[in-house]
Amino acid sequence: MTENDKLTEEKIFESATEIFIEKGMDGARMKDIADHAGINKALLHYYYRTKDHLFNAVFEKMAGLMFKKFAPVFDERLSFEDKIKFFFREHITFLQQNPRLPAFILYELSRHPERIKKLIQNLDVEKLWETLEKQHEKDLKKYNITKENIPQFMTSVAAMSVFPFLAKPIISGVMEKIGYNFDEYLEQRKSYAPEFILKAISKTNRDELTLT
Amino acid sequence: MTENDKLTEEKIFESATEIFIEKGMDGARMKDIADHAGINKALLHYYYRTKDHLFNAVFEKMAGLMFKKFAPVFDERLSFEDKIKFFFREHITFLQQNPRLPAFILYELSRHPERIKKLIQNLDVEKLWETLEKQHEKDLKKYNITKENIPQFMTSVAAMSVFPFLAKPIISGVMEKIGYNFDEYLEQRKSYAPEFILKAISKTNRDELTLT
DNA sequence: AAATGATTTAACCGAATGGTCAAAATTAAA
DNA sequence: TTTAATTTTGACCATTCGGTTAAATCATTT
Repeated sequence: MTENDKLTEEKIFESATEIFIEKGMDGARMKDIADHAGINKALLHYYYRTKDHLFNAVFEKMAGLMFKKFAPVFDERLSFEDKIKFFFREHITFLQQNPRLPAFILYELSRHPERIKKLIQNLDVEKLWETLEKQHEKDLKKYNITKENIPQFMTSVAAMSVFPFLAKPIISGVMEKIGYNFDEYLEQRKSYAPEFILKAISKTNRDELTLT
Repeated sequence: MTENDKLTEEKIFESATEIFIEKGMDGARMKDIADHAGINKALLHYYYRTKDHLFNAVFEKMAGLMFKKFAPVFDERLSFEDKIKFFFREHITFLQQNPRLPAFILYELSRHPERIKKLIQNLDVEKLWETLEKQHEKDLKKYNITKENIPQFMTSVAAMSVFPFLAKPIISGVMEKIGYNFDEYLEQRKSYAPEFILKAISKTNRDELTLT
């Protein structure tokens, strides 16, 4: 199947995805999307009535894709520790292939927070917690992860994986100055992050044990 | 000094800051900024020639402000552990007062990565590292922070503090569903984050010590 | 108070933008 | 092969946007 065989609607959607992710809703131009898809501007409005419609289609698809990447963690039949390792390896690899996705999603959400509702309306947090608790009761106790501090824990995990992509220009800008390489940094992070997290939540009394 | 006494240039700059942070470069309208400042649109161009000039002024000021907040850590005469605690308390408090700043800065940087150069041109990373090494030689050894893994460490610290603000709509959206409060979450984080970090970098062998 | 320079405004401009529409081209149905 | 339906296009439209200009207002100096 060549580029020409693709259905027009697909071509439009893919072009829109690329342009929107690169320039954002406000920076994207319908003309650019049409040109990128190699079609007439009016065709965009034939398939997707307005810029808003087209944007929403792209945004919901991409946001769904990104959040779905968190899900397998709950399904995989792995030990708690391996799930953490599995998550960082898979998630960072996914983001390496879509490095601008997090900035796009989070920025558009911060501009229009209402959008979050549709994305999480089918998410039953209580149920998810119960499942996790059944599956890893011992680990949760071992690591002292309670219902009360799970938001702290979850956001720390997400932060460790997503932040490098959100701050990529800064990080690679600074690293360039000292001859480091951003891609190597990302590869390292796939193992650094899970070790970091697991150590951070271990019950070990830090003060007693760090006298070298 | 009332609102009317403020110099026009100040009023413009402050209004521009607010509008740009809220809507971004592409979403902001010169008309909105003028209205917000209570002046004629042409005055914007009288003081700042173009939208780009105005934006750059705002962006550089705000980016500088945000990055400066990382600096005191190096100066304060505190133990290594207290510096970490100090940092999170101060930085999160600062971001609580400017919650949209990180998304603004990081998004505009990801759209125009060239901008980073001007921001870090005067930053001597090598020197900074040497200073840190002299000041905390023992701690760096104790926590196994080397020149090689310092990017991993630094980005992890930054991530723990900044990410909650970048992902605020998601976090507070999810937390709302289970009756949690985002502001409480942030207060907690001021102490959760430094403990998390310090435990994560301690040399303790995790496997030996987590049998409860 | 006249003159000078700085500040502010209303009116205007050209380019770009999202969107429409009727006609043309293509495809599917009869 | 005709007819009907669908897809694609070029030309067009109203509005918005960043920016300009000349005149008006205000403050300062002489």
